[in-house]
Amino acid sequence: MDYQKLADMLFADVVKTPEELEAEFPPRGLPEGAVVSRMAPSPTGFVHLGNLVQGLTSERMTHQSGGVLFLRVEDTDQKREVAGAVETLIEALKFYDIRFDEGASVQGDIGDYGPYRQRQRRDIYHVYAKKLTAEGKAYPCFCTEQELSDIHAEQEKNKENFGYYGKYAVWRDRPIEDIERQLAEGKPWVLRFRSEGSIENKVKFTDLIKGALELTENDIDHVLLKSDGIPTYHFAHVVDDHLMRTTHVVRGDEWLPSLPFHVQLFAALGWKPPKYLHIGPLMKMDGDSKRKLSKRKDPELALTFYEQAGFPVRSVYEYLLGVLNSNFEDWRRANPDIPATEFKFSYKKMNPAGSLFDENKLRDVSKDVLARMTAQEVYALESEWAEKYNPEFYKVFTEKPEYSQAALSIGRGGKKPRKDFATLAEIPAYLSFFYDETFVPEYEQDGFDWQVSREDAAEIVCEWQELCAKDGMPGDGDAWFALVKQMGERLGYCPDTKLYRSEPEKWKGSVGDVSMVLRVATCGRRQSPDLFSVMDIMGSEAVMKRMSRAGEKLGIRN
RNA sequence: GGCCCGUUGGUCAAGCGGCUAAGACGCCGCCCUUUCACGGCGGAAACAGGAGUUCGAUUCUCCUACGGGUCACCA
Repeated sequence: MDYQKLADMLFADVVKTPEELEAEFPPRGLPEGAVVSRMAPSPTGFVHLGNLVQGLTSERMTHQSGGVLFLRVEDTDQKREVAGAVETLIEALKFYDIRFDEGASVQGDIGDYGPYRQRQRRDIYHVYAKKLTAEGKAYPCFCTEQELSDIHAEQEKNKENFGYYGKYAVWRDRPIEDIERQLAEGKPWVLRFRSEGSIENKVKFTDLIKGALELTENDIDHVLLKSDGIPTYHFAHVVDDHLMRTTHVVRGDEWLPSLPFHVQLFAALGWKPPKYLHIGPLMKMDGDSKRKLSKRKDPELALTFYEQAGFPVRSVYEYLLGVLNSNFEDWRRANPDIPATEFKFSYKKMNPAGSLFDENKLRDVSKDVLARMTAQEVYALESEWAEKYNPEFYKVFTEKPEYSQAALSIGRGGKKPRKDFATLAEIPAYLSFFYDETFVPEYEQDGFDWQVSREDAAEIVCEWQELCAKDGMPGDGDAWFALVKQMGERLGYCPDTKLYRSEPEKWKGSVGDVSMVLRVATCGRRQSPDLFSVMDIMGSEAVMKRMSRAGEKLGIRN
C-alpha cells in the first residue's frame, strides 16, 4: 500500500507541514515548574459545577505557579451546539472569578496559540491527519451507520468486546483501489487510527490524582476525523494540547477509559503527553445510594442554580476549594480575612474518589463568607441579586442605601460577627421589619405570644412611648438599656435576669420580658439583632409609629 | 457483559506499617445571653467483608460485596 499516495488523495488541500506548525507554536519558554492548563468546555449552554471544579483546579495550579490558563472551546459537535452558548459560558466563568490569560473571549481570541475554537482549527488537524495517513497510522473508513450498528449487534450476540477492531475493522487493510472507487462515488468517510495495541497488554501510567494506574491497551481503531472533517475529542485533545503547550490536563475521571488511546496517539505523533489529573465525579444522594450528579435530573448541578439561590460567588468558590483541598478549612479559620487566593493549593490533597455534594456545608461556608464581608459589600451583592430576583425588595432596599447598609452592619465586624443568613435570598426576610413596605408584624396574627400578658405588654408600650416623647430616645446602647431596666423596675420587672431566676415570685417578670415587648412592637417578631441598634437606625419617629401600631393592636387608645 | 476507578462516623474529610483513628458540617446536651444569631465546653457516631504479607495492618497484596465510570462520526 502506498500510504503517501493515500494521504495525498485524502488531504489534497493540506499545504502546511508539521514542522511549520511546530515553528508557529513554539514552546512557551516559561520558567521551570510553571503550569500551563486550560478549560476546554463544549458549548452546550449549560455550565455546571463539574466545569467549575475542573476550572478551579486548573486556575489555582496555573496562577499559583506563574503559568498560563487558557480557554479553549470544544465546539466539534455541531449537532449539540446551542446558539450563544459560548458567550453564556464565558460570562458564567467570569462571574465565578475564573480569569483566563488567553483563549476564546467574547471579543474574540486572545493569545498566540490560537485559534481557540476547535472548529476554526480544522486545517491544523488535517496536517496531522495527513501525516498519520502517510505513515500508515491512519486510514479512511466508509462504513455506514447501519453497518456499524450491525457490527455492534453481532458483538453483543457473540459476547465479544464492542468496537471497531480485528476482523470488524473491515476497512483497515483494504486495497487502495477500493478506497479510490468509494471516493469517486463521493461516499462519506471517516479517518480512523490504526491501533497497534492489544488488550493482552497493560500500560502503566501515573495520574497526579489517582496515582499509579494499570490500564489495558487500546486495540480499537477509533475515529480521528468525522465525516465532516472535524476531529473527534480525542484527536483534537492531543493535537491542541500539544500545540498549545499544555503541561497539565485536568478533567473528569470519565475520561480514564480513553486514556490509553490518548497516550497511544501522543506516541504515534511523536509527542510527549502532558501530565493528567483525573478528578472524581461530584455525586449526590439519591434515596439510599450515591450517584453522579446528572445534568437532566439535578438542577443544583447548574451554576445558575446557585446564583438564583443567592449564594455569593465567594461562597461557592470557598466551598469547592474546601472539597478539593480539605486543609483549606483549617487555613481559613487561621486566616479569616485574607483572600482565598493566598491559600496554597495542592493537587496532592485531592481525593481520588468522588465527593458527595453537601448543601449543608455550602450553607455553613456561605454564612461565614457573608459574615466576614463589610456591610457595603453585602449591600452591593444584595442589590445586584435582588434587582434580578426580588424586584420588590430591590426597590425599598436601594431607596436609602445608607439606611440599608446601617441595617446590615448590626453585629458585623469584630471577632464574633453575627451569621444570620447563608444566602442573599434570605436577606429580604431578615431585614423586612426595617421597611414599612415589607413590615408584617406577627403580633397581628391570632394567638401570638407576647411572652407577657397583653395588658402588661400594653403597659410597657405605653410607658415607653411616654418616656421617649418626653426625653427622646437615648443615643447610646448602655444608656438605652439602663432606661429599659429602670422603666421595667418601676413597672415591677426585675432588672437582673439572674436575680429574677432565683426568686421569680418577687417580680412580674424580668428585663428580658420588657425588651421582648419592645422588640415585638418594633420588629413585629420575637427575634431580631440588637434591639438598641435597630431602634437607633430606624430613628425615633419610625419607632414611635411602630409603638402606636402595636399599641392599637393591644387596645391602647391615645 | 468487557475494561477501569473507588470504598474511614449521616456527610465532607485527615491519615500514607505502630495514633486513645484528627478536624469540619449536621444532630444532642450544657454554658454565655434582654430575644435571635454568634461564641465556648462536652456527647453520640467510622476504617465494607474475608484471606494473606508482617512482630504489628485503616495503611501493602489478593478475593468478595457494594458504589461509580466507560465501551459513538458526544464531549
